[in-house]
Amino acid sequence: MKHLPHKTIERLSQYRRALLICASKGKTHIFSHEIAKIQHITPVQVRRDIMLIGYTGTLRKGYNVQELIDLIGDILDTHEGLNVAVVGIGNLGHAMINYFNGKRTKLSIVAAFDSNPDKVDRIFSGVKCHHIDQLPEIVKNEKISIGIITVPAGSAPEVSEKLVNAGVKGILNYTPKPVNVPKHIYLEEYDMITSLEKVAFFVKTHGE
Amino acid sequence: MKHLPHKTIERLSQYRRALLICASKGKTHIFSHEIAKIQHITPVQVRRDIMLIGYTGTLRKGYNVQELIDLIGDILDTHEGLNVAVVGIGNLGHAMINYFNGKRTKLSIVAAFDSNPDKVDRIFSGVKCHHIDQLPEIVKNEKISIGIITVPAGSAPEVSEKLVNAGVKGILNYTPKPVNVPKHIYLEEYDMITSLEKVAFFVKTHGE
DNA sequence: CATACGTTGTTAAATAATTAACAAAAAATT
DNA sequence: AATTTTTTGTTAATTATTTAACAACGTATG
Ligand SMILES: NC(=O)c1ccc[n+]([C@@H]2O[C@H](COP(=O)([O-])OP(=O)(O)OC[C@H]3O[C@@H](n4cnc5c(N)ncnc54)[C@H](O)[C@@H]3O)[C@@H](O)[C@H]2O)c1
Ligand SMILES: NC(=O)c1ccc[n+]([C@@H]2O[C@H](COP(=O)([O-])OP(=O)(O)OC[C@H]3O[C@@H](n4cnc5c(N)ncnc54)[C@H](O)[C@@H]3O)[C@@H](O)[C@H]2O)c1
Repeated sequence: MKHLPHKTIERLSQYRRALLICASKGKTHIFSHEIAKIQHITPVQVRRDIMLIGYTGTLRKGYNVQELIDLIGDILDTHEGLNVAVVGIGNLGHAMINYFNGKRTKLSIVAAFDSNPDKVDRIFSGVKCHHIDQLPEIVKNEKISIGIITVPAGSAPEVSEKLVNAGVKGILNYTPKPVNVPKHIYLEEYDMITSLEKVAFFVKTHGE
Repeated sequence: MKHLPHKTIERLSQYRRALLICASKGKTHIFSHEIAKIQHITPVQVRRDIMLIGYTGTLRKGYNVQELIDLIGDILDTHEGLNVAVVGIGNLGHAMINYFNGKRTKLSIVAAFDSNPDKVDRIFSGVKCHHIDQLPEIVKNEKISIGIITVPAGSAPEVSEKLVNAGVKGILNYTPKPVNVPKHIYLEEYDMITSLEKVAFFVKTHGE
């Protein structure tokens, strides 16, 4: 298994999410068409993705749920796990921490940062918030390799730079301001307004 | 101009976001490579997208910022605008309303819904929260055509169904639970954990 | 005035992703 | 025991998206 398509990586994450629910319900095997139904995609695509990761199901019984979960874990997770920091504990940052907490064993939000003294030293859904000036030190000590940016858009570039300088390897930017990072840093950006405008466009054109 | 690629639609939304900032700074013209720089893409892609929407810049001066904003508006927006509702006013729902408020003239969040009596009848960042049972009536009266789902995952299918029955044409689901909608409804789903796991995967593999 | 430069617009090529097609095989059915 | 059914695994075809190539053409420069 060499180069998994980006889209396959995304879907593996989604498959696992669905599979974990199946497993918790006591389901031991699952067919490609069942996974496909849940994810609104075709069974072929599911089979192809699973082929790409080198797993083999049993004919007429489908895939073993737990084995597939474990194998996806081998691909997506690192053995020791990765640590994550959230910078900017406003509405969105707080929502993120609260949502993520305990959802994955191999990815943990271990620190939060904010510049507002009212936020500093408080605990948000189990995660301590530190002053932004302590970021370099804590990122290093806690071996944090991923940063999530949820500060106001104007502060995004400066926060991004701080994260990069502190040694983070990946950034997830939820600010509407695109940030620049050296190319050895993996950057993912998401803006809700783009999604909403996309929905609006298709709503508009579908009616035409 | 017939079928714009989905990816082009997304980028048009992003271009406009960047262009609006340029315009507010008094910049009247912009080159494809400047837009490209901001969005971390290639100038060719920018030119190609702009070609697809039928706009023409001036050689050596680039594109007229305001004209381009207006044209993107013609494509993405409807003349009368579209109304949006948010269902589930917890951390994320509240953050959404707060963020979106006033960002676009042609898309407005006009109503919020929740099942919790503590939330009902309160105003969140200028948007009134109604009881979920009033959804059908309000969606109809307010001509709401897009619904954003930010309830707990377990309630997503039921909320989705309610939105569809009420006549909504597009849904943006922020729940990790994929929902099923009839195919004439446009559905967009987003989960932060998938994004984070994708970043983690590339952080992991880059180091190998 | 001529030449070099920078930028657009567009077609063609390359790459990425999805979908179709179908052989293989195990289980179920006759 | 033979046949049908069902489902996987895989290759091939198709479609979507990005990237490259380059002509056209103003503008600037010598
Ligand atoms: N709320 C949403 O749904 C939503 C959606 C998409 C994007 N966004 C974006 O996410 C960002 C955060 O949104 P929000 O609603 O949580 O905003 P917010 O104002 O509630 O929170 C921002 C937080 O960042 C802190 N902060 C400011 N400057 C900082 C700095 N330099 N270093 C560290 N911390 C700093 C503030 O003290 C505050 O706590 C914004 O850029 C917004 O555009 C929000
Ligand atoms: N918080 C995040 O960053 C984040 C990120 C991605 C996804 N999500 C998802 O978004 C959803 C909301 O997250 P949250 O942190 O805001 O949760 P939350 O518990 O803070 O808010 C949920 C809200 O929905 C309301 N609600 C519950 N059932 C309802 C129903 N049937 N009809 C109407 N309202 C109902 C609740 O009263 C509550 O106000 C969850 O599914 C979560 O998994 C959250």
